[in-house]
Amino acid sequence: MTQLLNQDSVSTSNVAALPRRERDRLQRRLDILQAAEIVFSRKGYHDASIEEIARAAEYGTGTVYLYFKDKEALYAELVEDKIRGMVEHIERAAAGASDPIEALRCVVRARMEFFDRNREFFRIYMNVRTEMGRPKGGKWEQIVRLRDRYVELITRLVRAAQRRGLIRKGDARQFAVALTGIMRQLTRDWLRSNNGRSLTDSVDFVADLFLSGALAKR
Amino acid sequence: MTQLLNQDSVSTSNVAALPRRERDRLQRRLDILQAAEIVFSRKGYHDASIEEIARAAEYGTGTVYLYFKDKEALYAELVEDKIRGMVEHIERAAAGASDPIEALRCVVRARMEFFDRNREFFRIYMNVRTEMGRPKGGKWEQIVRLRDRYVELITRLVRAAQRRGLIRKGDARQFAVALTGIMRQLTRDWLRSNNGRSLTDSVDFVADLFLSGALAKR
Amino acid sequence: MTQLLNQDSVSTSNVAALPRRERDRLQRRLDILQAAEIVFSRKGYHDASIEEIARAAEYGTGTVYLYFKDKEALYAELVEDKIRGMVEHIERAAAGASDPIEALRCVVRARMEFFDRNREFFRIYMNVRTEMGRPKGGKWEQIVRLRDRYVELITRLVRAAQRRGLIRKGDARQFAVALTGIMRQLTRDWLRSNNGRSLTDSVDFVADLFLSGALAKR
Amino acid sequence: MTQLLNQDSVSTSNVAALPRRERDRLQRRLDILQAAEIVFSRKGYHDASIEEIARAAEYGTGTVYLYFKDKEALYAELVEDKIRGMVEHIERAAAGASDPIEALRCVVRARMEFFDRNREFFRIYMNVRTEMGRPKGGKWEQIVRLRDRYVELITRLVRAAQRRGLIRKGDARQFAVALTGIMRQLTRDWLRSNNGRSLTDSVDFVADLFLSGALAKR
DNA sequence: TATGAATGAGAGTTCATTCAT
DNA sequence: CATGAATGAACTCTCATTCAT
Repeated sequence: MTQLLNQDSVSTSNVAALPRRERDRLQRRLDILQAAEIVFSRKGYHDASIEEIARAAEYGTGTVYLYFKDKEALYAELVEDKIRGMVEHIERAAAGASDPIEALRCVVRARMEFFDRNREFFRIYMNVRTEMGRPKGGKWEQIVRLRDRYVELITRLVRAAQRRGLIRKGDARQFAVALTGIMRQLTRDWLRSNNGRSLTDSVDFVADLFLSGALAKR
Repeated sequence: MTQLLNQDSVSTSNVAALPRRERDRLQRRLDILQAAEIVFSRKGYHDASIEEIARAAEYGTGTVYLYFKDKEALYAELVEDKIRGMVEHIERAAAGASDPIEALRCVVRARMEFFDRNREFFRIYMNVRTEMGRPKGGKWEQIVRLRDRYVELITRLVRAAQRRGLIRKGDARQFAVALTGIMRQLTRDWLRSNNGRSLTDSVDFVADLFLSGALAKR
Repeated sequence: MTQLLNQDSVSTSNVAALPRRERDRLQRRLDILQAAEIVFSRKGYHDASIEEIARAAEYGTGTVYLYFKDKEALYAELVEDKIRGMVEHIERAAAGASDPIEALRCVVRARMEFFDRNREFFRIYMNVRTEMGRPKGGKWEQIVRLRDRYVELITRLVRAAQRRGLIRKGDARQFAVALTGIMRQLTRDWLRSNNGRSLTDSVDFVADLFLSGALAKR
Repeated sequence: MTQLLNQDSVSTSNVAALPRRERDRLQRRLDILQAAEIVFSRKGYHDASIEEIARAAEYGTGTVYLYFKDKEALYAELVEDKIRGMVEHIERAAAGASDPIEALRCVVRARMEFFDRNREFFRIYMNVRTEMGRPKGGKWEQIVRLRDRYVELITRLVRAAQRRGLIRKGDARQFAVALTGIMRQLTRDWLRSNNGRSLTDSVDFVADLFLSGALAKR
């Protein structure tokens, strides 16, 4: 419960190398973000109160507003951090692969691992869009861009595989979207069922289904 | 914007055959549900106010409460109606097919058609789970059961196809979940992109991907 | 439970002798008053709704407004009727007595009897003053006048007794007020304790205490 | 209008001796209670709005809810404070007396003094029971217990006097109830008449009537 | 005349946000 | 900087009253 913003989150990195003032400031931001993650995860956006988040982070209510413009900005920041963490985790995983098909398998594995490790964050991620009325600042665009980066990574891999004749012709992006859909729905189902299994166990199922389809081998 | 609750909604049926009193009552319920659909679609559950819904339906605020216990009940009713409409539409479509594979294609087609016709409802459907803190009444269980009926229909078709050797072995339910995921994500993408194309155009893509996979024919 | 507005209520009398239209009208008024008594008794002024009263009287909501200007007027009418019933009951009782002391005993007995028979009405009577924000019409003055009539009856009896040397000198009205206070508080206590005893059992206690005081005979 | 919650209220005591934080908090509570007393006294429970009370206390609406759970709790607190103030005032008065009869006179005097000083509170006190639908918390029981303490004090005094042969035999509690009834009704009358006289002037009348009765000395 | 569906003003309550300390 | 008490706009929901039928 305490370590929800772990290595997958980017904000933490390099904090140590900054001047003290700056470092303290970032640390407090992080404290609040971590508390926010826990509270938002438990209650959802609307039912979480700033007061509760501040209390969970062991700060005063007003302090939150020194680091985040408003509730929405805090939420958006949190979501952005998380998604960035996921995307970078996936990108790192893909970078190590030698061919597009293997890379796709790595992406699936990395994606599933990330959710395995961030189960609590799941509800936030799955409901980003409607929980609030579109953050006013540019934050929303940033988040969308991050998501796109993820889809585009897959799209590029699909395209590369298509060039090598490993994936049949067709709209590469559509393939990518479909693949993310499979993962997403399995994740959703996994979260709901609440049984002990790990999401990572489904990696092969996902990759096989995506690559070979459901058709029986004749 | 006006025809959101169309033939896909079950409540509308047979209204004409009832005694006048009852018919009027149902009509007003429907007016309010339609207005609610529009407003909830635009603003989400929390940001929609009863006042605004009433106004949109051209009724007074209090009138809404003559037909629905509270905001939550109105929302739940709306969601249930819609999902029931979808599930029944899909079940009808599947019933007409002669073999499981064709049935699956019919299901995909019916599903996509439904979303094509209910674009505005999309956001509600996609975010049913977290918008509110679980309706107290049994409504929620009903909604979950409806969703399950849909997944189970597909699961049964997959299983039937497996028995005939048309789909390879494996957890039938997992196949079903994956298929819904593909559709869902394409729908999501379609909604976002906002281009003129119809979701129904993706039917073959979905079915082919699901059945044959993305692998290039050797 | 059904016969709360019984012989103690004056409205009922002579209904039979009127032209039909007028008689029907009075009958409906009475129906509503009886229903109102039950509902107000059970719920108090604020928590009783016109809808519920109408329903209890087996009329439509709107019908109530054909007979009473508003909720307040209905309540005031009811209270007035009841108090008038009590006052007249008491006056009749006093009229039969041959001397002031006996008359006072009769008054006490009649008063207690009335409450015994109208237990349900008690809460209304005891809280007339503050349950609503002073009826605008002259109704309030009428009610106050009725109450005064009751106090003045006792005052006159006290004064008569004083003239005959049966009651010591002093402000007759103050004696009267004190006597009503004794009765009222015993009634209050009786209602609260809810034991089977009858209020009428206290008649002698009240009269003796009032007349002879609590002092032990030397 | 300003000094309604005076020395008779217990909450006020010792405020000065507390740490500043706590003291401020109590002070604000008191501000609100005082405003509530005025507004409730003028309008009764239902017609008084939190908004109006807050405004009268020169606070924002929400502030009231920082100090009281809800309207009911505010009202109950106020009533309890007041009644506790009265009961303790009376108990102190009784403690100083040397014999039961004198103690009863002291009780009557203290009781009348309290009402003289808290005229505005009168309507609240007189209508505690029905104004609201029974506070949920244990508050109501506390209030009832306070009232009982008051009646029981008198009952004990009556009993003591009976043992000494100063009051004749009989249900001591009934005597006590009767005595409170006399005071209560005189108070009621005094409030209504609105003449300049003081309630305390009636102390002897009450005590004499209760002890010696109204009967003329033969 | 009787009805009861519709109304909307107004209530209690919450909570994101501010700001004096 | 950090605080958390104070704020008040905005919400949901109720119900006395009206009025078309």
